[in-house]
Amino acid sequence: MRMAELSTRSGTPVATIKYYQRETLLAGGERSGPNQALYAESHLERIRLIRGLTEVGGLSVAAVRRVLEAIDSERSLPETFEIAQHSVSATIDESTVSAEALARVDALTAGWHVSAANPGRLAAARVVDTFAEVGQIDVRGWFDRYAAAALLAAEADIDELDARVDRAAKGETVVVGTVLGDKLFSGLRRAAQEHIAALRYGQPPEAAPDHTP
Amino acid sequence: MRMAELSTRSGTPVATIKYYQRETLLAGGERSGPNQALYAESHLERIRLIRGLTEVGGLSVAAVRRVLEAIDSERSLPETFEIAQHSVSATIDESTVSAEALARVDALTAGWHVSAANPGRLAAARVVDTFAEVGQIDVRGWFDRYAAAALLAAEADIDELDARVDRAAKGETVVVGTVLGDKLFSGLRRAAQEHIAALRYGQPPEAAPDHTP
DNA sequence: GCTATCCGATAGTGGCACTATCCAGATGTG
DNA sequence: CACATCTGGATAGTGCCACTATCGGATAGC
Repeated sequence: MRMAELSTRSGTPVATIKYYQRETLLAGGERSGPNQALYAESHLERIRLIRGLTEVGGLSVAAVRRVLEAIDSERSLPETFEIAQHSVSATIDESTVSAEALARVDALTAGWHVSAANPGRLAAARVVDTFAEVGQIDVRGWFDRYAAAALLAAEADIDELDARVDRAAKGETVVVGTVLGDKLFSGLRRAAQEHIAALRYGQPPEAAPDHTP
Repeated sequence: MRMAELSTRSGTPVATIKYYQRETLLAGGERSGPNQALYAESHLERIRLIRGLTEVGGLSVAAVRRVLEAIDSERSLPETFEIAQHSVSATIDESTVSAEALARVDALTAGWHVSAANPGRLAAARVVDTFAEVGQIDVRGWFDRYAAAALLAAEADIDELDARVDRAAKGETVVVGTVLGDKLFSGLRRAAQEHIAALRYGQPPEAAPDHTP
């Protein structure tokens, strides 16, 4: 297909597609002349992936470039995981989190095999610090229960990964799962919050859910 | 205290504090002259809250303004929840998600009391759509297991909320918990991913966790 | 008195993700 | 074949956002 079709089928402006090419997120088409090129179905899929990662996943163009490179290269799964994890979360310098918060997180994840450089470990410690800084205290094991929930999700992640066969599919699942998993969870948590709140102090729980406005 | 102390103690540049005042995130100090003002401890706490929400929570200044207004006003808890939820997630038009994805999410949350307008419901549906668009399929109940994890987290959220006594504290807990909860979970999930991956195909599980690089 | 600091207003900066324009050459349509 | 339309590549511009810098006139504190 040519540029115009790629644009309409992906729902992305031509100028934006050209921008992605300049940013090396998207390869050029197969050249059929000095100023002509043809694009394959794979280009369309790649654009959809890029837009999913940016619009829904909230990744920056630079982060998308990193994870795409990880998918395309013949990296091992743990390496791909590491790249995906680093790309979704802002890099946190260990010096910016308190030793107490780090110790708290390490206690939460006691028994887990987590390296010191795991970006999630630092991100969680950062949250623990912030929680304290704004005067909140963990009175009912909020942290611990989140750790339990996270373990559940991570098991689901790896099970899903095991269902993929070839390496390219695994790489893409790692990236997509890491990026979209956060969003899926936060969405479902908001729904669950409304549910639990309604159960405890809101409308009577026997009221049927209303999905038609 | 005066502006200089407010700046040093909060670790925020004077120009930025003035910017927050212009943006009505922070009230002016108590005036002691035509061009002098004194700031209280509450101003310092407010700045810490603002920076926690922006730097760690990733909220925009506009979103911070909305949630602070919700905390300060005498709104009911469900209303505060709604504002906090809308502020953390980008508004999604129902027309941009497919009916199938919406039905899938409603099936995941069957039995929950969730209103049609819940932003999390739409956000989750958006993720389900994107997952399909990039060619991924949910083979091992990934969605369902995330719903279970979300329910666990939401229960922890509401329990934590119940531990607060006065309304102002509850409001702040709603906001902080909603905003930081997402980040805490995503951090812990990354740690858990490394753990489970190591357990399944990585280093031997008997290797002790290494927290000293 | 003198220097450092203050408030408030206004303008400027840098990063980011596009978006628009231009050009010479290619294509397709009647 | 005429001619409007489209193409790839290069370059410049836009809009938004979260600050950041500067200025002028006034005050604080020694």
